[in-house]
Amino acid sequence: MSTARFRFPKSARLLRSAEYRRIYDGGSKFVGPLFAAFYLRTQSGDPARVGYTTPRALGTSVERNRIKRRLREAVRVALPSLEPGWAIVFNPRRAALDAEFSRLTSEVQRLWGVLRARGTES
RNA sequence: CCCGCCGGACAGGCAGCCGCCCCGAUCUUUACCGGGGAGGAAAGUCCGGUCUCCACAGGGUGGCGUGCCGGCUAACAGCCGGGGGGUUCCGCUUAAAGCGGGGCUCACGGAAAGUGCCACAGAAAACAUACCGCCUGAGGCCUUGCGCCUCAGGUAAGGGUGAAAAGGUGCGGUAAGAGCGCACCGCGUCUCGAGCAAUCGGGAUGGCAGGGCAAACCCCACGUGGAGCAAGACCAAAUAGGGGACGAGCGGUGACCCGCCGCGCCAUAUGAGUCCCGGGUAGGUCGCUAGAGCGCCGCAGUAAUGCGGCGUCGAGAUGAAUGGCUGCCGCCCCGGCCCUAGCUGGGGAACAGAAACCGGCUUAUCGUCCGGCGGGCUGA
RNA sequence: CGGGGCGUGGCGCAGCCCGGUAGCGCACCUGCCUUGGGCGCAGGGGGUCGGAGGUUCAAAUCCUCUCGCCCCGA
Repeated sequence: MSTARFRFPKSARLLRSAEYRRIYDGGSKFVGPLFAAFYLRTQSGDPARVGYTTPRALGTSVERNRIKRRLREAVRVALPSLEPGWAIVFNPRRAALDAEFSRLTSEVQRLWGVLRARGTES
């Protein structure tokens, strides 16, 4: 397995407030115990793009950063098995702060499964 | 050795794999290599500055801030040193006071510039006051006494109220009293000495002016323009406006009618299209990290701090990097193996994340170590 | 980065400016009324005034620090 498949450059991230707005308005919602996720099918040629939002209600800046970094690492490892063309925004819950890392990755895989099912029916 | 208070330092270390942000080299297509990557509080945003833009002749007033004295500093509400007050401890001494030393602590200018407030209680709460008392005199009453009642006056010793009642203690004095007189203490004024000063010490003198609150209004002295890196500078789409230039199609009409083609004419309304100019949004670039910098040494100073020399470069993001998973060693706690040493099993490691940059303050913080002060126990 | 507001019985609020008694409504408890309940009437209990320190004789109130929540502007 090539190391390049595990990278997580800026081209794979959402960097504009307008992009978040579009996904919230036109996307669908996935709900899990550790996070909620909004996803939207974009141009199928584009690479998959991911964003995270950690509002103040989640805790202090240290806790918010920790939640985002753990979730980002879980997504990074799972990124090669995600089909291109999806844009996803994660809304983590406070439970993601000290949940087992393996639970985070399995939750991400569960979301990937939902996306694969939606991709084949459309 | 243990406990408490105060001050200071540190904030586990070394590797492996996979990632993220910035810089540089190779390459210029993927990629790959090297270097760097959170804190003592980065926090709260309570102060002060650097920097940027706006405003601005000078002065005054107002507002706001500061407030014992001296020093440090770019500046400060910070720091250092000193003075004074409060509180506590130790030693000496005493009738009580007092003297000396140490710790902690204080928003510590002015109450004889003016205004205001001081509940309840109390006679009276601020140009003081006579309620109960005490004393003197006059009158009256009888149960004749160190008596009682009334009136006139003297009095701040005593009682009582209060947070606070016009110096305190003692002696003298007096009808009873009173700084009325005296001694000591306190206070005011004058003066001498020490100190840059706050202030301290001594002497003379006045029988004593005067309640508290200015974190009530206020007065005095000093300081103070406003906003903030989303400051500010530059580049600049798409769309819709603004200014200007070029510009001619469509349309209408006419030669018998209709269709098509061509041509002529008409007038200015609509005004396509192209180009230029200007403002400016999205977006981008700069500001943006070498600075009152950090480390060591020397000198000056009680210290804060300053000066000099040498060395060194240690984040710069913008949906916002500094992470994930492991191993070994070290630290702390609990348990086991014969006590110690040692071995071994399990658990724990805080508060917290840069956003232009510095100097402070305040708050949060598992523990370990160092220094100072105080207390307790034990041993020599 | 800058500015503003609010924490007072279980709930919603006065009192704070100008310091001395913490009050109002709903809710709660007891009694009366009623066959019983509700309504009504009478009486009653309950508050570290977000926390700490200070000023003062005295602090919910004044001052300083601090915690939490909410709302604006660029």
